[in-house]
Amino acid sequence: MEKTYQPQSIEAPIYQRWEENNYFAPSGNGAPFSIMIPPPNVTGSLHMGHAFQHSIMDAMIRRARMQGKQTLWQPGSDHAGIATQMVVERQLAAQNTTRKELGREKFLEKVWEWKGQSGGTISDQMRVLGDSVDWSKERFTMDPGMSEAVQEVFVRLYDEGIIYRGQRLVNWDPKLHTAISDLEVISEEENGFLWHFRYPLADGAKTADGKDYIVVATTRPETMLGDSAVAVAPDDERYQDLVGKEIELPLVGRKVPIIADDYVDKEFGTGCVKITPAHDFNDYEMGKRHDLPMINILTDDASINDNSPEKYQGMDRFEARKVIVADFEALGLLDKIDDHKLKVPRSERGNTVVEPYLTNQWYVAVETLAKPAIEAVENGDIQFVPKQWENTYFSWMRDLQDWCISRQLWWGHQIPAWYDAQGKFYVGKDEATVREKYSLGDDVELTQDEDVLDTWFSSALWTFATQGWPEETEEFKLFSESDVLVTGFDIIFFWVARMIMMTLKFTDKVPFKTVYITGLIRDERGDKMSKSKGNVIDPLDLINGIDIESLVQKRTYGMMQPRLAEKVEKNTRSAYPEGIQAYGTDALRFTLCSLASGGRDIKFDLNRLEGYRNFCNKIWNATRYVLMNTEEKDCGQSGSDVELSLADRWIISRLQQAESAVNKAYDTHRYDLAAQALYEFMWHEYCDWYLELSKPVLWDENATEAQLTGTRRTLVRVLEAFLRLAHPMMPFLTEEIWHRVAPLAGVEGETIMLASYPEADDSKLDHDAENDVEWLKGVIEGIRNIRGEMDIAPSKPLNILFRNGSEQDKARMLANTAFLQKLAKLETLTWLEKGDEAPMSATALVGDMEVLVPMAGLIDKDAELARLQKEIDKATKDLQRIEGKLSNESFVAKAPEAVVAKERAKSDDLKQAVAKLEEQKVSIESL
RNA sequence: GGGUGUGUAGCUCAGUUGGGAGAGCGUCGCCCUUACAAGGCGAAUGUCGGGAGUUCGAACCUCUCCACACCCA
Repeated sequence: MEKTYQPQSIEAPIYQRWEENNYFAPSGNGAPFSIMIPPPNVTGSLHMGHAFQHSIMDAMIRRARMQGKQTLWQPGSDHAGIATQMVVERQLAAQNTTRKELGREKFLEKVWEWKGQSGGTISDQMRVLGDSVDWSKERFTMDPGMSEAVQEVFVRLYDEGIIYRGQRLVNWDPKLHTAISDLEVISEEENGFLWHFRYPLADGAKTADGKDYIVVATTRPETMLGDSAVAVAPDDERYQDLVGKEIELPLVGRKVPIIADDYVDKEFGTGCVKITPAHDFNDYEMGKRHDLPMINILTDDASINDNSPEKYQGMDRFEARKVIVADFEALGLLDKIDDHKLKVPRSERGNTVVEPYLTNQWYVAVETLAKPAIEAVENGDIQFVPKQWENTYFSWMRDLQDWCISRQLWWGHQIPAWYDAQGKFYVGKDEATVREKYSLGDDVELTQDEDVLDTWFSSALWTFATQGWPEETEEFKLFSESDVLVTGFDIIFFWVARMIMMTLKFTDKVPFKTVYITGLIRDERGDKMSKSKGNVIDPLDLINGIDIESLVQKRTYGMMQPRLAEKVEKNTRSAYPEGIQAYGTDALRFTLCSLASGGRDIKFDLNRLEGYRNFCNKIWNATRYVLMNTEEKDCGQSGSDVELSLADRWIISRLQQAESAVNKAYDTHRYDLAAQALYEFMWHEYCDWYLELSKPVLWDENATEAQLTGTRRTLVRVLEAFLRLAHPMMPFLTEEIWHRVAPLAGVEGETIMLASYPEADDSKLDHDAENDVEWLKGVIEGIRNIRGEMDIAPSKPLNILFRNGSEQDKARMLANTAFLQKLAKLETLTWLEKGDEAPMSATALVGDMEVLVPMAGLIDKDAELARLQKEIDKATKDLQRIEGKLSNESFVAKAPEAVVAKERAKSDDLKQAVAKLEEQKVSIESL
């Protein structure tokens, strides 16, 4: 074996072997266990969040597989309508053409081409990450099977009246020319203005204070072209007399009524609100209540259309805004302009300001779907982890708007609806079916709806459509009700909720029993990783390493603004002056698992990764030690006699506890605790203590063959079990090592992937051994503490005396002399009987027993006094606190007996300790 | 404005039904001891955001205030 752990050389060949041997496919006939991957955007690449989720999913899947379940981890990708179409359109723009120029068919060919080109990136990344997905089952949301399921669902929902077509106000992206759902709109506060316009009252009407106009305030002046009312609060005295009268709309010349509506806030602005039903969601509602005309003043590009005075027609909305404000001013009707912070709705894709726009779209009426979806979570059929997220889910589900599912795009599932020449539409799987279903003769010309469905409409069917639905296939029965969904909280609404609704509706099953919500990975400063900030880390760069120049280039590539690129470069160079080292997949995966504590935000810290890379190296080197001492020697595989040492019995007992801690952590989805338990056991018990304790046995010339075999057997068996225990989180390293270790432990198998997952065996717990080793560690640590504090070189052998010990102490000393000599580097150990003289010594306490390190020639008097004082202070402080408790009558009377007894015992121990330390201090002082 | 979450060692975070404040990284000291310097041994470090309450006892439960983050309107 190499002297240090070199991940690069072991990982790729191992994955290839796993894949070639088809270990990832479901096998056996255990209970089914499945996870459906949240399908990533097919033309994208995996980021840290994916790496995080995949690490957890793979850990779950690998453990389940090792537990003998029939496991399926279903891979696949999503066609990501808008995102993908935008990428390809950008490519076309670079070639000076557009999708319209190409035409729909040619354009789609281009998209498929691009998909073929970039689609492999993600699967390559997944292989590097070690994902044990069943590649033979890989699906794409535009696969024929998926498309069929999408059509089926659409038609059935339409036939049931759940899908309908209607004219509604939608969020319109004027650049992409498509409707988008509420969820795709990001509203953030921006600096803007509140313009106050004077609207002259018609027919000589006057306000209460004698003015011939009223003032309305608006953040979007251009919409005034479509005003169809002015509203005031019904109980607003200022305007009560004006309700029912009219104003004359400036620039337009239309007379519009003044109406009263509860929606109006008297306190905001002037208390008068202009109402533009066709261009504002609130106004739209009010328009419906008051039966106001809906005057659309925009085109698809958000320019002013023909419904407006000629002067403004064809102007862009923002240009029109300027002109209209200027015109108001010229008319003396601009009352004032205030600075104003407002939420500006922007499209998630492309950042364009979104317009509420009146169009015909397809909708899903979600009410009937939502009810069972809420119940499934209420009654526990589906559980969120952490549970907190159920509230988020409920609050959204209980206030659900109908879902606009049509998109004016070309890339996606084209809507299975056909129009005749009169614009009447018919819904069915394909044209022939439609003709038959609606008895339409060949003379009726039909054209299919141009629009496509929202991407989330198809991904909502993911768990069952990937398993062959609507056919009742074997896979469908086994796996479509998956065990866990692992995803981020940002798509609870987009995806999780919609999957639950659709799956319940069409299969009567839940899509998953548990939703495990991960935190969001942020950079080391806590900022969200984003391309524009240039703080994105590619998980592959952590695995393979990257030099600083390549990293800078990668982060600044394709940035629109040179100024940003400069900043990104500067930050990158200061954060990673030397680039990033290659840490390997296992270290990354283990790190990510160790961060999965259920928190919302996770700051990713390279130091943490380095620490776990070192852990991998520790395992590697511990293995080297074990192999050196066991290979080609009898390790008890064939049943020869063995005698177990105290250390052997102890580490076996500790292993059981580690196994139960890890299993419990998995069962409660606490991957951080599982990682911690593995780390703690391997490093601080197996390496720090057990390996050291094995040396005195293995190096003892007088050891019997049974003793040697016993220790060798324990060395390999415990290591082998640990490898299986750790495998789901660090698959490559454990596989690599396991092939050398397993035969020595008498375990056979082609791969650790299919070996059994360790379960604790309580019969192997050994409390006596644990107590004995605790004692042993106490003595060794006491001596080491004196060495450390007194600057006695570790190489200097010591002569130790034990005083005031019990019979049990004496027995333990005699039984463990070899261990003590080796681990504390001792020359002699002397047991003092009562009355025996002891030289002046530094003292460590182990229970009542004193461990004495003679000072002569080694220890300075003052130094020992200082050390003693420190110990005394510490013990005294503890003692005071406990005495305080015990002297409190209520505590003694009301606290449980066991608690009181425990405190009493502690108090006694501390009193004794302080007394002994004081005694020791006095005798040293008297020197 | 409504809601959710977070605040524990210099940093990143654990803390399981309320009962002795922990880990990793970093820091300091000593050591290349035949697995490992990506290491070993030892040490230091906390008003558990502030305040109040419940309780014999609060990092943990209740209230309140402060700071930060996110979601919704």
